[in-house]
Amino acid sequence: MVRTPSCDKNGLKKGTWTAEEDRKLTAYVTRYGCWNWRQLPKFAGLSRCGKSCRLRWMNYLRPNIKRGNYSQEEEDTIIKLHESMGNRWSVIAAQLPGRTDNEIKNHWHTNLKKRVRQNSSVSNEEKHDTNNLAPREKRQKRLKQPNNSLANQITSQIIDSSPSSPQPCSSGSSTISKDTAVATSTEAYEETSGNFWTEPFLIDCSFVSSDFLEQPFMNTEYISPVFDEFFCPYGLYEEKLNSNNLSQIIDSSPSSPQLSSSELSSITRDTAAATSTNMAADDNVTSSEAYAETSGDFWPQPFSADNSYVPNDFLEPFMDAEYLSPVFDEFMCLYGFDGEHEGFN
DNA sequence: AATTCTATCAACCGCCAAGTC
DNA sequence: CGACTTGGCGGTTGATAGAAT
Repeated sequence: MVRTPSCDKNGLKKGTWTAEEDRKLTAYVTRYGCWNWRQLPKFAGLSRCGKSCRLRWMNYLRPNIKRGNYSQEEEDTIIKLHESMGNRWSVIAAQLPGRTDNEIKNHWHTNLKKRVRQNSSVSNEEKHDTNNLAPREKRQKRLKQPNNSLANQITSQIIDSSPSSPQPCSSGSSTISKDTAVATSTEAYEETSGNFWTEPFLIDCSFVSSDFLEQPFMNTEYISPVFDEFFCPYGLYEEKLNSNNLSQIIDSSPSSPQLSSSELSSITRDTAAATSTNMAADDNVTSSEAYAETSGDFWPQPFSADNSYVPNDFLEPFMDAEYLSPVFDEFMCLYGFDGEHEGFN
């Protein structure tokens, strides 16, 4: 069931994740967020590609993931949705909180597919079976499909029921096409299941107080040093910085680090993501401001702000200094901290 | 007990869309 | 406009556990 660990040509590890790697990844993501999956392994001290880290987190380590034992209701939902929209696993997964698209896909292929075949006529099966097509053709066919029935209904419900109208993106494009809305199922997931960060604590955890969600985020103890590293040189935080003592820390730090174009690119991408996911409709809010306003959800605020919000059994394994990235220490020192990470040990 | 077969599912791979330069 | 980067998606693989022989 697990792959033998091996390395690719770049020396990056492949195959089964070890418990140690899981701890490192979870520790990092819970504390600093997924600000850039490509860069994340380097900062988290992992010899994995970003894609592998993302997959591991999304499909396995993310809190509140349900595993095994599908209920009858869940299976009926999967069958119904698959009948309607085919192999659009991410859209189906958006309707099943706690289930990942990968897991649903596996469950379909190992259990439900057979059951459906037994219970339905061949013609009905062929209606949505795209197995005779090459992968490229399948995808093209899927993307060209008219926005039919249930898939669109679901997407519409997702958008309509979102707490606030999300801003499309930082590019200023104000229209969200049906195709885009349907295709970007991750957005759908976020809208139905809540924000990537707050979702695990909101769905079934009554321990999140309302004032926690409203409390100001811009406090030095909540801010990722990596976040500072990337944003401060570009002035994105000036307004906020003026209102707290972080500005003093930055002012006294060495010269501002330079960003490569790809790094900056990733920031703007994340900015857009944060904006579209979290920001309340406000045409006067720029993407960077939106990011600043929403970063309380984007960064692991719940853990730093007050650990009592989080179940101890989830947190404890990751609150050990040994899982801190060495790079983290470098940044902490850069901004005037002495390596004592208050609240983390 | 040894071997073969089957089911499971974590993880990889290639492709695509969107955004940036 | 094309090249490039990144995140996300669905298809597929392959190691392993357990069942069957």
